[in-house]
Amino acid sequence: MSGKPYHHGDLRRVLLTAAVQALTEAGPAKLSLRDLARRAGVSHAAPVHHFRDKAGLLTAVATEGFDLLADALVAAEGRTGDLLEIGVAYVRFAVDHRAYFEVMFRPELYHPADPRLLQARQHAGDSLRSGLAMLPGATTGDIPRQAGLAAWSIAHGFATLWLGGALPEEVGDDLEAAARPVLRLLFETG
Amino acid sequence: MSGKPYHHGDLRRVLLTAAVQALTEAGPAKLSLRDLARRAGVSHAAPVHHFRDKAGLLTAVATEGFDLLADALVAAEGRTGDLLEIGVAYVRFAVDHRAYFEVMFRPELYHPADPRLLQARQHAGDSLRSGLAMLPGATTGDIPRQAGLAAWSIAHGFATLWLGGALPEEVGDDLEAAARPVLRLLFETG
DNA sequence: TGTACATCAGTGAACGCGCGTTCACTGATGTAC
DNA sequence: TGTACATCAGTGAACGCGCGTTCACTGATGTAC
Repeated sequence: MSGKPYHHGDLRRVLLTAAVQALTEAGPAKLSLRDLARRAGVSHAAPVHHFRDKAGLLTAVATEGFDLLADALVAAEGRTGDLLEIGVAYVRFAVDHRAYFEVMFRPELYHPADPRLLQARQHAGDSLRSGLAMLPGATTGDIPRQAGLAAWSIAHGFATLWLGGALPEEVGDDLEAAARPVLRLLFETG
Repeated sequence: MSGKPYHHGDLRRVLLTAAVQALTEAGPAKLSLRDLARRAGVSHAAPVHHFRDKAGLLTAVATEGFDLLADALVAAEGRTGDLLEIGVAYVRFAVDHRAYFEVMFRPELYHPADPRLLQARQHAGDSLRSGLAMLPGATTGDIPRQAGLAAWSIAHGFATLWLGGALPEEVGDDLEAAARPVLRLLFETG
């Protein structure tokens, strides 16, 4: 009830949320620890206690992002059992969580050898691969591996182009309606 | 023969080359006009006369990048007449000219409405689309358009993942050997 | 239940840095006559 | 061929800014006994 307790209690969480917000607004290039401290209403030196440095904070963002992506892929698989829909979920994740997505695949922004990060990335990778077991010809040999790369590439590429505003106008603004037929060209013939 | 003439004579070109070099070394986030002026051996205010501001310089980089990409795609089409090889050329371009590629698809870095830029981007887009006329079922309807998006997505996605170091180690380090069978899954069944 | 003490999570001042941009200027170039 | 003058492409000093990081500090918390 008192005005401002000396200890925040939840500062790490609040800073991460503020980071996602700031990233959504302005992108990683403009992110600053001082700005996050301001948003959290805390002295500008406080973040150091939770994340050693700026890259440390972005490592936490990327880690959380990979965990969220893994969850989204697992949920899609459980809900639909359809590889195509896992691809759609990937694209959805990228667009709905653009702040996370834009950090996750730019390792130069964070500490890429961080154990928690590696674990989360592995987890997301496993979720993606488990969906590929459904591929019709997924027996042995190199085809499944290549089909996996192809599926990942097409979903990742579509999401990236969409986010960069590179796609032509005719594509429209309904993400899933645009993505599904494109992904289908690969997912149903692989 | 004299030491340093007052006028450089070729500063615009030299600054652009320095920019590509600097981008290759450290990425767009660390690019600074002052650093480029230093590399060019010129006062730090000189770049203003050629590019209004930092975004202006990056607009020029992106424009040149789209022109180079268009050339690469046209060359691949002329050389092989094979859609698959146009895709491979796209991936090659991204990896061999990563500095250009990383700027081109981040419009927040430059002036996206610049006429020269739009023209170059259009040019590159046309080159890509012209290759799609080769697709087996490229007659009418929505399939060609979607096949075009799919082809673009898979090449763009594979290149982006490769550049981000996101692909698993087993993929190896021979770009074309890794990309070709992946692209083939889409390009030969579409 | 009470107390000593280590640890943790904050504060706020200060440091030094590199940056983009502006400004008044100057030297070189090219063009009209 | 010569000259006046506008324009262009540089210089270098100065501005103000926000940043990451460090530092000595302090208040709060939790734990051992």
